[in-house]
Amino acid sequence: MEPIHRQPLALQVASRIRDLIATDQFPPGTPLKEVNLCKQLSVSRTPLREALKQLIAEGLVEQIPYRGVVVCNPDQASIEQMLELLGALEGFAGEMACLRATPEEIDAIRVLTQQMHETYEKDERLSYYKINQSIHRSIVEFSKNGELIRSHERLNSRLYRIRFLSNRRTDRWHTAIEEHDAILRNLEQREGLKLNKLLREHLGHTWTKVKDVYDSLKKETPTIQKFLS
Amino acid sequence: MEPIHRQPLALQVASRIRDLIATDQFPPGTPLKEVNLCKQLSVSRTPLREALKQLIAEGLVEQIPYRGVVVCNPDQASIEQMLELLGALEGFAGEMACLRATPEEIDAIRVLTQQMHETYEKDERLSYYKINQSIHRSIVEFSKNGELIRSHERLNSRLYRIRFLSNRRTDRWHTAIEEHDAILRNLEQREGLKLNKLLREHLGHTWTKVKDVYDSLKKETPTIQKFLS
DNA sequence: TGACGCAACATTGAATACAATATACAAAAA
DNA sequence: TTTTTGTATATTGTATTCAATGTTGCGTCA
Repeated sequence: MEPIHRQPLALQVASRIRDLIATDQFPPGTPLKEVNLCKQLSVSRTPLREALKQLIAEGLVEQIPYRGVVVCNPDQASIEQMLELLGALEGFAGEMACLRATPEEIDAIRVLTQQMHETYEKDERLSYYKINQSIHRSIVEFSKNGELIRSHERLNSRLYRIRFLSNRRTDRWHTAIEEHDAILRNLEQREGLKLNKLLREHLGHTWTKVKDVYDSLKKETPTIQKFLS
Repeated sequence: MEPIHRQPLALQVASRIRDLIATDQFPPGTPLKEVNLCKQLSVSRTPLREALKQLIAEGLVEQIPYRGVVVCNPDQASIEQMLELLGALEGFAGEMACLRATPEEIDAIRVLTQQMHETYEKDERLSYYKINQSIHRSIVEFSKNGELIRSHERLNSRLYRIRFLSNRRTDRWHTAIEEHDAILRNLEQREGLKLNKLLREHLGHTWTKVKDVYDSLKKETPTIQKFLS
């Protein structure tokens, strides 16, 4: 029988805060003050602090002793490094997926790629973004390496916000679609090395998109507001 | 001026427990009972619990609600996956190091490789193990990608114990030395792709060594003892 | 004799209380 | 007027207390 999975309060709090950061409700620089957050989430300080400890370990927030916890605001260099690593992870995952993915799993990628085309035709940005995420996540899953999957998941969640914001840009959209076609082709033909290279380049291109958006974003928010929480 | 780096109690506790696990003083399966550990480390439960939360996030220990925290005992499949991922990370790091390492940094690897030869001649296992770790860590550092360095560090720490225990074996020692010579050569000649492949294979070979040791280890400890802590 | 239920104990989960540290502001001295 | 210093306040770090939950063992009943 499948055991019942319990959710200690700290875990629930952690994933709630994770969402709040990903959806930009807690933008970078937001100070996470314990007592205020306690009241807002209706929990006491202990589980909240344990949740924050987890987020610190994940690199989503940073802590300065006796000064509190703030949402990380990674600089350009960090983002570039994170995307570089993400590319390496996905590239390797793709290579393994070529060895280990079942035909049914590859079918699933084919379906998703088709759906991606449709969102492109209809100009549905949000759907496009989500399908894109699905495809990448699926490829990583098909590597059948749990450690790899978890590492990718963690890193990806840290990049979620900035990638989402950079989804506004449309200039590289068509190229991205073509790249996804190539990714699918190489997965179908189980060309591991080529797929690896392709995925790394694909993520590399993401960086050029993100870079511009990052710059313009900084101008939009010249001063860091003092938030309530 | 260099700021003073404070170490909250939870962080100190975390690294202490990390060491205890790595050095096998807390072998896999050891239940980490809060009250006992508190007494042993002379801290109260709160910072201890926060430390444990970190270790959980790192994957070094696992928690079952209302049942406590125990030292992880990864099975063969997990270890294989971890080594596979470690190989991918180091391989990619090597590739980047070929692009970014300074000549002085490559010199450092050369010196370490030479020292490794000496420990081999003198049959000094412990020194060999540490130098080996240094070389791999250095290569990763020379990738100049902080995220990659941290990911590698975390994963490596989880494998520290099992790799240390498998260091007893001597049969693949000579081959490992030769591989390190090849690694150095390809780094010197900045042959990124070849170095990537080499490092991945090198870690792949580690798995065959670890595998045997893992099996014999299981026979040595048939039942999981109930420890004090 | 075996199974069920109840109760006592052990252990973790959560909340609160107290201590240590940092920041901000005001008052005093140069 | 400016700088410095002391004090009040806010915030985090740590300890302790209370509650919830799981486990074990014994006794009773079929």
